[in-house]
Amino acid sequence: MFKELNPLLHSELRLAIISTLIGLESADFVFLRKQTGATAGNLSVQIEKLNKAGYIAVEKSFKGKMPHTTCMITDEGRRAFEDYVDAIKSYIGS
Amino acid sequence: MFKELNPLLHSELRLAIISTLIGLESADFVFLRKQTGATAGNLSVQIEKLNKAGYIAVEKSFKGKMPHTTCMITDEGRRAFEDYVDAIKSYIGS
DNA sequence: AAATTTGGTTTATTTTATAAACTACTTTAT
DNA sequence: ATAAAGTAGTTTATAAAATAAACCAAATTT
Repeated sequence: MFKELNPLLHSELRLAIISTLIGLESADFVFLRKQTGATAGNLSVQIEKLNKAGYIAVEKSFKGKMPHTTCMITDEGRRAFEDYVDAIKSYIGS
Repeated sequence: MFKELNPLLHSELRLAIISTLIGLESADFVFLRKQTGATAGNLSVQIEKLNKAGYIAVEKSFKGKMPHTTCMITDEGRRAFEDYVDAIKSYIGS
């Protein structure tokens, strides 16, 4: 009847991150912050969770002397998102 | 860009409850338990939250001497659900 | 009549989300 | 040159949520 909602994706901010990344080659911390409207702390934590789960790849470098974090969705992340979309539809019936 | 997800509905169990009730005249505790697969305690708590928010109406009676809880979605609940569906679509793009 | 089941509620615990505080460095104004 | 403010984050503390476990009252089964 109702499909299970992957709790890692069933979070407003993490869903927004993945949803943003799915349409893009990659996105950096600042861009994600603007897109999602999240605070830096919250974004940092949620990026870390998605990274740990293998749903996104995170690359930390320096742009000049400033830190720079780039995120990219992985194939696993893409699959998980597709599954989530499928699951949530069992609730909203679309 | 991304619409806000009403936190009261952005909960697997509460969403399942509302989603069930939206298609029905009413449903009782036992039925909701079966549909959602939730534990009684969890269901009890989440029904109470939806009730408090005005999203569902709850009627407690006795069937013989056994307690019997009936739930019905309210107009407010219906509207909130529609808004939620609309909002979640901004993430899943359907 | 003891044990189990039914239909719940209440309370306690764990998990999660979020905010606040902090670090490290850079840029701007004085 | 130095203080103040801004950027790009991370870490830690707190609040809120979900969930499980314990419980209650009545009914049913053994």
